[in-house]
Amino acid sequence: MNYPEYKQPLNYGQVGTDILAWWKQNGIFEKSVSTREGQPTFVFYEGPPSANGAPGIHHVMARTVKDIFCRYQTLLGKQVNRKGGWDTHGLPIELQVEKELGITKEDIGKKISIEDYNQRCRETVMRFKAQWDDLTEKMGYWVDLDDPYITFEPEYIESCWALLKKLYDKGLLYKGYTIQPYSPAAGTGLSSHELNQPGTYRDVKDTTIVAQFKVKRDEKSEKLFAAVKNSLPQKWHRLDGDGPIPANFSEDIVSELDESTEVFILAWTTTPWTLPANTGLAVGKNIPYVLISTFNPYTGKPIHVVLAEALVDKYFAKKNEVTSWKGYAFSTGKEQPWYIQSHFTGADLVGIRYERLFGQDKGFPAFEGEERAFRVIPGDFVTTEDGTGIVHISPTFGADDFRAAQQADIPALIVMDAEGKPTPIVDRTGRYVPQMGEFGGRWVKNYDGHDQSGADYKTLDESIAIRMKGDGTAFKVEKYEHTYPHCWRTDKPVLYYPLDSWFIKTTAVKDRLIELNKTINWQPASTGTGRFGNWLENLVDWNLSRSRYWGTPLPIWRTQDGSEEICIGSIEQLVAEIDKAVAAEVMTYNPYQKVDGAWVMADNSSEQPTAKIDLHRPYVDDIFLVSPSGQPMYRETDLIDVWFDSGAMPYAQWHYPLENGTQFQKNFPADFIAEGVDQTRGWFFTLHALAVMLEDSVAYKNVMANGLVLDKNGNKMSKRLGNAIDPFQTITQFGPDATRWYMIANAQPWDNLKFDLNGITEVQRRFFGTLFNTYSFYALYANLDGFQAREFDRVPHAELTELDRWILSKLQSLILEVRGHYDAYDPTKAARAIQDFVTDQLSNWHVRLSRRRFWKGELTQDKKAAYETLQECLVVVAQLMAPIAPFFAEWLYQNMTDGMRAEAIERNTPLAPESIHLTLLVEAETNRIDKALEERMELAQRISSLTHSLRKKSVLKVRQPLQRILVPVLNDTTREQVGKVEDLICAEVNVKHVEFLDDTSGVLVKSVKPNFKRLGQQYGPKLKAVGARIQQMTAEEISTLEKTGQLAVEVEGQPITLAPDDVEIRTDDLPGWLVATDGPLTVALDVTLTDELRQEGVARELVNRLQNLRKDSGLEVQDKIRVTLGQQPELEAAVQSFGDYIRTEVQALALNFAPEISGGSVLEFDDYNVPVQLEVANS
RNA sequence: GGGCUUGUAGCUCAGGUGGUUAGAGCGCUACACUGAUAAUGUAGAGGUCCCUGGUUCGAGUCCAGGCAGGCCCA
Repeated sequence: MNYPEYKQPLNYGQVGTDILAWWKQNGIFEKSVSTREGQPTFVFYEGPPSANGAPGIHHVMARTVKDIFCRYQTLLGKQVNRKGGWDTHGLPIELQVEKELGITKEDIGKKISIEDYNQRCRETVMRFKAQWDDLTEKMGYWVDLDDPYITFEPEYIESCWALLKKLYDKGLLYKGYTIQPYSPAAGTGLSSHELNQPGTYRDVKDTTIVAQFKVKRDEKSEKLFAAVKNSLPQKWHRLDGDGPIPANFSEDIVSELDESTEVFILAWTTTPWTLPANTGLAVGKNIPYVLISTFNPYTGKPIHVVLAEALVDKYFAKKNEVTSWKGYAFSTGKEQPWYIQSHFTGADLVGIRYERLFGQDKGFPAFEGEERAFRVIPGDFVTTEDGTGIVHISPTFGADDFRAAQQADIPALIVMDAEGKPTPIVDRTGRYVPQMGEFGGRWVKNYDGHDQSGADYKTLDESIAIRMKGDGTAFKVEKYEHTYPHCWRTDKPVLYYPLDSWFIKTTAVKDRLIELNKTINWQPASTGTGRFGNWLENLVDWNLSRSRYWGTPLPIWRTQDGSEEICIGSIEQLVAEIDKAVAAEVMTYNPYQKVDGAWVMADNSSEQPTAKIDLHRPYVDDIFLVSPSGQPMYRETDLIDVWFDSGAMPYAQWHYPLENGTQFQKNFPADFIAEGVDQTRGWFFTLHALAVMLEDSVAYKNVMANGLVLDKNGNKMSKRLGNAIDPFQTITQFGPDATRWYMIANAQPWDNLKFDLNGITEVQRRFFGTLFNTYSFYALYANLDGFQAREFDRVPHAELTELDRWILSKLQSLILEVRGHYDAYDPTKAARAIQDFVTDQLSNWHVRLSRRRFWKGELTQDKKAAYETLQECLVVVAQLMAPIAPFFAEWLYQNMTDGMRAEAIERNTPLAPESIHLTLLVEAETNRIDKALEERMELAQRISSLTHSLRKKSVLKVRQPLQRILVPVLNDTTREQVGKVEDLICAEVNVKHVEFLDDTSGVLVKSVKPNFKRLGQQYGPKLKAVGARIQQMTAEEISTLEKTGQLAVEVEGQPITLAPDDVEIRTDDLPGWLVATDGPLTVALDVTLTDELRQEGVARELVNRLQNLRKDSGLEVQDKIRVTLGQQPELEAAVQSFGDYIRTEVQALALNFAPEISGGSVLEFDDYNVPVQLEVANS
């Protein structure tokens, strides 16, 4: 037996297991790399997963995508190294450890030492590695698990240090500050995780102020002033006439309005204590604003204020709106008349300058940045939900504020403390600095627990409000209840406060980042231009600092005053610096030593140290260095962002730049990476940023950002909801191939996938089932014939039948198409194309129509050609599908080609490799593509389909032969095309002839359909009338148009001339015939039955029933039989005429009638009940 | 709140540059076909192409504004 045969159904899970074992045993993955030695490389980077949790089904998705393109490139002959990796640092691991130990960050250093804590993290982080490795293998993801990079290893950390030093030397690493949640009472920053603890957000009642910022009159702001001034004559002068003159409304006011108009911008804050730190105002560029004239409620002074139009109602009662001031008395108070002067958008306001609210003149500190500050800037966070639609910006006390200010080059209000160091106006304990004039030294909030019960007690916010009312800079002061975060430890309100951080100055290379990003092929493209591109456009410096324990330490040591510092770039350098420190007696001994060429941990004893060097905390914290001036230097206690770890993998995975320079050069940049779209601002960014800064290059040329895997209802999968899919169980049950195929074929990888196990079942049945059946069919008959395909003994292409040349033409087209899709990183379209080919073209047309060729007789050239054609299709399909379904493709390849291997190896042909994954992907032979042939086969398919439809209408079973079908043809080409596939059509629909009807027959009824596309361009608005006219065309008119090539008609009184292209002419009726149409194609069926046709029908029924009987009796395909039938005249007549046919079909040596049949079955069909006896007649 | 993305049959998805009657598979119903077939064929039922407005002779498609889901960031 040349080709293995299988019981059905095939166990796909077992195929996966078997092939996996075979791969391992024969080192196929290693060979897929080593046999490509010296070939061009395809560089792939593995985005390191974290093994502190069990892998989920979405990991199968992401890794399938990665695997597909690596395997594909291998098939193209490239060498694809895939070094695995593990991401091991970071907050999730710390949190998990804390949860398990039942401790909080507070307890670190108290209940547990940093050393023990980090040891625990180290153990935890790889806890699920075995499960990950298992899944990796079982799903068929080929990646090198034996030599992965691990981010906590000292070599890896050392590489990160070396890179940081490079950035430091380029001046791209600096210490600055960022606004973070801060608890003054606890004296510590809070992580977003701590802020998300339940109970931190509480309702509090605060004093809020709508402040007035006085606009400076200059070119920018002139439009505001102009708006006031221009309207004066109409609106603001006193109207003569009736009524007494209001007491406050005097000529003075008119003149004041005219001469010294004051325009204010209104901004609301719930934290009045930040107002003295205000340096900017933010507006929404597209938000509409208005300028309103009114009076200050506390001073009664006439003012003009700017606020968002949508919020006017909030501050100005409709009943107080006026069109003139006649009859009003003006005084202080809430009910002030008002009037809208004019309208602006935020964009009009940007750039306007205003006066500092608490200036030096009022006893507040001088401010150097005055020139650049106090401007209106755009802010994307501005809304008209509350406040005034204008946001007060204090860059030292708000994250949005800080960011917007930085982008608009607005400085923060900074003063100098007692030591001459810059500080915000609030110190770290939560009090105003002494320089703050009358408020100096006051608590921003009650952080020290002082007594607030006195009747005269005023909070700082209240004091500020009082001062502003007096200054005429408060527009509205009120208590307001809102939610505000509190420190979970001290219960005191959190401050958003500038805290020291180390930054990488990514903004310095922003343009280059953007420029190089444009050279990256993003899949989907929108992620690159949109999500990633916009992120780059709004780039801020990369905050590297993390106040944590388990991570890569920042390798910077500083003197106490920060005047001297050093950035360490290697262990070697660190050890040398420690030696200096020991010499200077800053340290007592050097804890890092080199023994036998390896770095180890040493203590101060005489014992030989053995433990591998550890660069984590707490060890590095205990290292003190000495500055050139002899001062001790202390390590900056921060760790670095874990995203730096993963972004550094192109370098650190090789321990570059400390060694392996050529290795690195060979593998940089990556040709391809893929991760979930959630990595856009994570790994995708850090890779890109580091590559641009360090190498002035992209880090990857092609990148796919895949979407999420949701449950079948579109909900996120989670263990808590119980809707998570177990990847192991899925793979065991359905096999890795169907799982992978489903994920790729069902939706584009970058769309979210609604994961439904029923979908895998369908893929299994429809695609793998059909492919398996096609193989089984081939194996069954090839084995019966003892046929073994050979590479050098094939029926020449020119001698193949239409059907064979057709499927081979389709196959070449498929190769082109699938390669194109893989090349374009579009695996979904590749999978769908393969699937359509296998089910629709190969199985359901070529094999179905070819079956008779396999059944009959000897191994003729036609039969051989049939085998060879099918064999070629199956092998090529196996190759094309191999990247997506690697196990099944291997199975199919080996079954199809193992018998050819010896000769292939001997002659070194493409089939020589033992595994499909070591082969080279076939190139399409375009000279075998015959488009005309593909077209006429489609005609055959459509005509057959129409004929089936007609049979159905006439209730004529396919087994009943019919004389002919008629096909009207309007041109010679169609006639010729259909003529060539006539035999196929006849066989498929069981008719004797296809006859053509041409125009001259005169029986065709034609109809005409307007070609709207063409007519629309030509006639535009008149199209409807023209279309209607065309649909009314008579047979004569159609004929005229066809014969003369034009037709003059009249539409709405206008003469127009129609050309043949303006319409689509087709035949859709044949009077007296049963017809069916499909677009321009029409088929008529001759339903006349002759005696002979009837007899043949009976004969075919008989064959069918006998075949069924054979099958039911469990006979093998090759068994011969003897048949005896009960006597019936009509049957005998049929057997008389078609005896040979019947005998051949059912492989009967004898077919006789007998009056009495005993012990047999009864064949039932049509009106017959035929007793039958069937015996095996084997020798 | 911002950026990106998705919305077409019960379900999963196709529908270059606008063209009038919107498709496929699955599922459902009926009938057929079958010595490879958990396959296949034919027919039927099933649609507010998320909504509103606009551009146009004509919009699932283009524009604007919404709604809903998702991701990331605040």
